[in-house]
Amino acid sequence: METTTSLQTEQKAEELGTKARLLSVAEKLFAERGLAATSIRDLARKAEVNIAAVNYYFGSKENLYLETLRHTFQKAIVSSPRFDQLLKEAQTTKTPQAAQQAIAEYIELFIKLILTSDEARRHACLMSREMSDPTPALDVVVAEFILPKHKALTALIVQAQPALTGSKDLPFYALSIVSQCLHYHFALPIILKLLNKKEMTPEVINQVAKHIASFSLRALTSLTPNNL
Amino acid sequence: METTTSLQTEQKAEELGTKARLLSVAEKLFAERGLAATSIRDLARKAEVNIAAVNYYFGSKENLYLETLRHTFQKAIVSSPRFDQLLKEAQTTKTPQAAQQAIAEYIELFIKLILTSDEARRHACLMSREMSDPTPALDVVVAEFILPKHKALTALIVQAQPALTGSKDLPFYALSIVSQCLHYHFALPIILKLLNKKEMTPEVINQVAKHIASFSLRALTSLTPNNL
DNA sequence: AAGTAATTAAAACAAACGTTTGATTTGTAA
DNA sequence: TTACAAATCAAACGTTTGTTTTAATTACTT
Repeated sequence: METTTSLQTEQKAEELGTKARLLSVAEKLFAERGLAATSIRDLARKAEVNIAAVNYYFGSKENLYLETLRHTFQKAIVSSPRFDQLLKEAQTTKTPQAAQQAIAEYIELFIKLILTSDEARRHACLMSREMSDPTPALDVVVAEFILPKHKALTALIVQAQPALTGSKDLPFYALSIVSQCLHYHFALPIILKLLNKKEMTPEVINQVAKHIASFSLRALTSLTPNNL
Repeated sequence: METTTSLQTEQKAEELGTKARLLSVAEKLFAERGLAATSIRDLARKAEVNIAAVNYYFGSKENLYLETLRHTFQKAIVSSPRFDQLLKEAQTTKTPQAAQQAIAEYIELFIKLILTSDEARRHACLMSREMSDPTPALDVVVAEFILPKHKALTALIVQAQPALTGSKDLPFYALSIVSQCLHYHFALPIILKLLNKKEMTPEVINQVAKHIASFSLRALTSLTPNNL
C-alpha cells in the first residue's frame, strides 16, 4: 500500500514510490517521444518497475498519459509564482513604464526558461505534442494554466499602453508576444540552422530576449489612436 | 509496370498510379497522425493498394515518410511563386513604403493560407511534426524551402527599415514576423479556447492578419538609432 | 502472531505491427 | 504465340504492442 502520510514505508525521504517513479519517467519519455512512440515496457524498465504496475496504478497507458500531464502542469502552476510576482509588482506601481519594464522581464524570463531549463523544456514539449494531437487533457491545461497567464499578461499590456483599453483586438497582443518566445522552442532546430549555430549560447539567448522585448515594446508604445 | 512517360498505361489522365496514390494518402495521414501513429495497413487500405506495395515501391515505412516529405515540399516550392512575386514586386519599387506594403500582404497571405487552405495546413502539420521529432528530411526542407524564404523576407525587412542594414540581430526580425503567423497554426486549438470560439471565421482571420501586420510594421518603423 | 489488504513479479494473452515470401496477374517485346 | 520482367496479391513471418492473469511477496491492522 502506498501511504502518503506515513514515513515508515520509505527508508529515505528522497526515494520515490513506484507510482511517483512512473510519473517521473513518464513525463520524461512522453515529452521526448510522445504518446504513441513510448512503450509501456520501456517506461517500466527505465522506472525500474514491473510492467503490470502501469495498469495497476493507472488502469491504462492513456490514463497514465493524462495523469502525467495533470501532474506535470500542476507542478508548473505551483512553481510559477516567479511570473505572477512580476505581474503583481507592476500593478503596485501603476505607471505604464513599470508595466513596460515588467513585460521586458517577462519575456526575458520566458525565453531563458524555455532555452535553458530542462523542466521547462519538457513542459513545452508535452504542450506542443498536445497541440499536434489534442487529448482531453488539453482542456484542463488551458483552463488552469494558460488562460490565467494570458489574462494576466493582457492586463499588463493594457497598463503599458492604456490606449488599448477596450480595443477589440486586445487578446491578440499577448499572443504576439508569447508566440515570438515559443517559436524559439518549437522551431529551435530550424532556427539553429538559420543562424548557422550548433546550440544556443548564453550570449545569443540574451540577444534574442532583448530583441523580442524591444520589438514588442516598440509595437506597443508606438500605438496611436490612428492605428485603432 | 509503372511507366512515367507512356500514357497508354493510364486510361484517364486523372487516375493516379499506385505509387502516386500512396504518396497522396501518406501526405494526408502522416500530417494528421504522424509517423508512429500511422500504420502501413491503414495507409494501404485508404490508398486501395496491397500492403506489400509500400515495401515494394519505397523499401520501408521510414523511407516512404522521407519520400513523402520530399515530394510534398517540392510541390510547395513549385507552387509558391505567389510569395516570391510579392518580394520581387517590392524590389522594383525600391521605397521603404513599398516594402512595408509587401510585408503586410506577405503576412495576410501567410495567415490566410495557414487558416484556410487544406494543403497549406498539411504542410504545416508535417513541418511541426518534424520539429517535434526531427528526421533527416528536416535538413532538406530547411535548406531548400525555409532558408530561401527567410533570406527573402529579411531582404524585404531591410528595405522597409534601412536603419537595420548590418544590424547584428537582423535575422531575428523575420523570425518575429513568421512566429506570430505560425502560432495561429501550432496553437490553434488553444487560441480558439482563449477567444471563446468554435472555429476561425473569415472576419477573425482578417482581424488577425491586420493585427500582426500592424504590430510588426510598428515595431519595424518605430526603430530609431537609439534602439540599435 | 495471525490475517487481510496492498503491492510486486513472472508469464501469457490476443491484437497489431512492419516486413517478407511465393504465387499469380499484367503488360510488353521478341 | 512465346517469353520475360514488372506489378499485384493473399498469406504468413517474427516482433512488439497494451493488457490480463495468477501467484508470490510485502506491509499494515487487529
